[in-house]
Amino acid sequence: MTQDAAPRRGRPRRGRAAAIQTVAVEAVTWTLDRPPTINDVARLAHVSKKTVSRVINQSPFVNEETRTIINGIIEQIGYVPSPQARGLAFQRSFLLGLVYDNPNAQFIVNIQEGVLAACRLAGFELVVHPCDQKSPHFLNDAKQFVQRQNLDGVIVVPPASENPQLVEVLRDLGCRYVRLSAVSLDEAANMVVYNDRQGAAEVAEHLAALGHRDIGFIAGPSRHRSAHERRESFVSALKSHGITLRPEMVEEGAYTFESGEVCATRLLTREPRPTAIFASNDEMAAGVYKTAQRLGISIPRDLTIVGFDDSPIATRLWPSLTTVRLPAKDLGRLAAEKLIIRISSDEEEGHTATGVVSRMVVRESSVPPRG
Amino acid sequence: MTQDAAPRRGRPRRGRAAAIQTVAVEAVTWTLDRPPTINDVARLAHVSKKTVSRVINQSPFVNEETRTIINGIIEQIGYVPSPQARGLAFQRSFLLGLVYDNPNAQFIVNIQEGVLAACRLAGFELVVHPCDQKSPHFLNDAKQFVQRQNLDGVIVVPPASENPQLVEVLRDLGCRYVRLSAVSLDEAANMVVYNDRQGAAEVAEHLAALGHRDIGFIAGPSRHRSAHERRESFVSALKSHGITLRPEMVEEGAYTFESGEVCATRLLTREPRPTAIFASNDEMAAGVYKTAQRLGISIPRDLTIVGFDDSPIATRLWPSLTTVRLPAKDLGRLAAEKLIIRISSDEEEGHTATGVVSRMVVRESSVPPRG
DNA sequence: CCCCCTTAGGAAACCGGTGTCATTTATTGA
DNA sequence: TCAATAAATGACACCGGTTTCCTAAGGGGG
Repeated sequence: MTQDAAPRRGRPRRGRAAAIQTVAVEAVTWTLDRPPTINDVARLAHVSKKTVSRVINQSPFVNEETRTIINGIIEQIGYVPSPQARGLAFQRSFLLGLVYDNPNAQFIVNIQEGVLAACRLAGFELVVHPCDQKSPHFLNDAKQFVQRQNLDGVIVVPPASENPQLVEVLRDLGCRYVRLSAVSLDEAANMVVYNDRQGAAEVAEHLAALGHRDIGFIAGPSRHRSAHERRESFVSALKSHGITLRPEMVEEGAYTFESGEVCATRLLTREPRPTAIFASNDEMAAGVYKTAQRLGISIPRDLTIVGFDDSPIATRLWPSLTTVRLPAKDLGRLAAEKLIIRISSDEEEGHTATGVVSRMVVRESSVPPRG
Repeated sequence: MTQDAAPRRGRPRRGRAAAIQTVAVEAVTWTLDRPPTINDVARLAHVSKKTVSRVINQSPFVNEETRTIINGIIEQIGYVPSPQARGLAFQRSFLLGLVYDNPNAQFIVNIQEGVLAACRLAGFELVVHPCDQKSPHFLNDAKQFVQRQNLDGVIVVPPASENPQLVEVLRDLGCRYVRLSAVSLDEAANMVVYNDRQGAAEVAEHLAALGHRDIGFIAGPSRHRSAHERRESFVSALKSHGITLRPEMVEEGAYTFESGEVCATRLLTREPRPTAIFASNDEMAAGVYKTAQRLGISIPRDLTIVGFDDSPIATRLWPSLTTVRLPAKDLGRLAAEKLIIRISSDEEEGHTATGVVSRMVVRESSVPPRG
C-alpha cells in the first residue's frame, strides 16, 4: 500500500461522493502503534502529502470533496502536525518568551494569563524565563533562552525591560521583542506602555479633594521608570491643586515592604505629621500599615494611606487599601497581540503606540483628615 | 566549496596542530547573512556534519584535535543547533509543560523557578498553561497544550493535579507527567508529594505548648487533598496532646480570604471564644485578621492566629503571621528532575517516592493565651 | 478541433539535524 | 609480515512537514 495511489492521476469527477463515505468509514479500523503523520493521512486519503498540507494550511485550490475526505481522516485517526517538523520547514517555533525579574508574583501571573489569551488564538505557546539583572550571567542566559528554542518573539517585563543591554542582545539576535514599561523607551513597535501618570494624578486629586494638605510621599527607586512617572505626575497634580509637596515629606523606598516601613517611620515621626501617605506601590503601603500600627496610629482615622498596583495584599489589609489598578492582564494581551501580528505578517508593522491606563480604586484606607 | 572536503579521508596525524590555528584564524573573516547551520560548521572544519553532530552531543570517539577545531569554529561563528531540527530527529521537544489552576500566584512563580533551575541544567525549557477545571474546554485545552508543542513531559500543580480525568488524558497521550499533591495518588514515578502532616502537627504541638485549649480550626475545602491532610494531622496531633477539637470549633472554608472572614466571624462569636485559630492557609488567616480587627479583638493578645503556606502576606500582616512553610521551589525542582530523568533515560525509572516536608515558622501572631 | 487558461494535485528537493552502517587508518598480537 | 581489532570519520537515509516546479484535465474562445 506504499505508493499505490500513484496511478490515480488527474481529477476524478462525479460519482466520487459515494466512494468518499466508504473510505471514511473503512478508515476507522486502521490502527497505528505510533503517532500518525502526514504520510498516514495522505495514504489513507489516496492523495499526496502536499495536498494534506494544503488542507492543514487552509490553502484555497483544494477541491471541497477532497478537503472533506482529508479532514475526516485527520479527525478519525487523531492526526496532529508535528510542531518540530512544521517549525523546521517554516523556520518558526510558534513559541513566545516571557522575560521577567519583577518580584510581584501576581503581576507576573496576570501577565502570563493575558499573553496566553492572545497566544491561544494564534497557536502560539509561552515559555517563561525568570532572571536576575544582578547576575553576571544575566545577558548570556537571556541570549541562550532565545536561541535554545529559537523563540519567535520575546516579551520583557519591567524592570528588566528597562535594561538597554538586554535589548541590544535581543536586537543582535534578530529576535522580535516587545517591552513593557511606564514610558516609551523604544520604537512604538517594540513597546506597550502603561500610563502610571493617570493613576498617580487621580490619587493626588483624591487626597486634595478629601482635604489633605500635609501629605507624605514614598517614591520608588529612581532607576525604575515607573517610580519616576508616579512621582512626577503626583507632584505636578498636587501642585495644580495648590499643594506643594515639601522635600522633607518625600522619602525614596525600594519598592519593598521593609523599605516602606523605614520610610514610614521617618515620615511619621516628623512634625507636622502627615495626615496622608501615598506609597508608590502596595508593598511599601503595607509597610506603612505596619509602622502606623506599631506606632499606635489609627488607619484611616489618623492616617490615610494610598498604594499603587492593586496587588492582592490591598484587599487583605485592614482597612482595605485605596490603590491604583494596573491592568496587567490587558498589558500581557496587548504585548502578545502586537508581537504575533508582527511575526505573522513577517513585517515590521505595529508602529502604532499601544498601552493601558491605570485607574484609582478607592477603598477604606482613605478618608478626610481629622478635625 | 560544496563537497571539496571529500578527498580528505582517514585520520590526519601530526603536523595538523599548526594548521588548526591557521584555519581558526582564517575562519573569523567568514560571514553569513543567515544563522549558521551544522553544514556551515562542517564546511569550515573540513569534516562531515555527522562529526560536528558528534561533537555537539558529547560523543566519545571524536579525536581531541578535531573536537577542538570544531568547538573553536562553533564558538567563532556563533553556531547554535536548531531546536526544531534536533527535535525532529530526536523525536523530542526539550520542552516541559506546567499545568496550573492554583490561585496562589507566589506558589506558582516559586514552582516555576524551581522547575527552571532543573531545566537549565538539562537544556529544557518550560511552557506554562494556566487553566480552569470548571471550564468545559478544560480537558481539551490540556490535550491541545501537550500536542501542539509535543511536550516531553508535564508537571501538574494542585488542585488540577487531583483531577483523575486530566491524568487520564495525559496517559492516553503517552505524555510523561509528574503530579504534585499532598498525598500519593499515583505510582511513585508520577508523584512528588509534599508532607503537610508534619507542618500541621507542629502547629498543634506549638499551640498546645503555648497553653491553648480552646482552639478553633478553619479547614480547607474537603475536595482538596491538602485540606484533608492538614485537618487529619492537626486533629490527631492535638488529641495526642490531650486536646479534643470540638466539632463546633471547626469551620470549612474555601481557601479564600472571604471564606476566612466568614468562618472567623462564626468562630469568634461562639462561647467560649477560642483563644487560638488555625487557618488551613494564609489567605484565610488574613481573613481571620480582618475579622478580629473588625471585632476589636487584639492580635495576638486576645487571639493567636496560625496560617499555612508562608505566602508573602504572612510577613506583610501585622503582627506577622506564624505559619507553615511549604518549600514550593524545591517541589518544582524535584518534579522537574524526576521528569527529566525519565525522559532522558527513556525509561519508566524514578520509582522512588520523592517529596518535601513542610515546617512551621513561628512569628508574632502566636503567644500564650491571656491569664 | 486546437490552443490557452485555470484549477487540482503530484514529485522531488529542502529545512537542519541524527541514526545506521561502511570505510579508512593505526595499533596490536601472532 | 599479516590479519584482527579498535578508533575516527564519512555517506546516506530519515525525521515530518513545506516550497518549488510541473503535469493533467476541463472549459471557453477562435
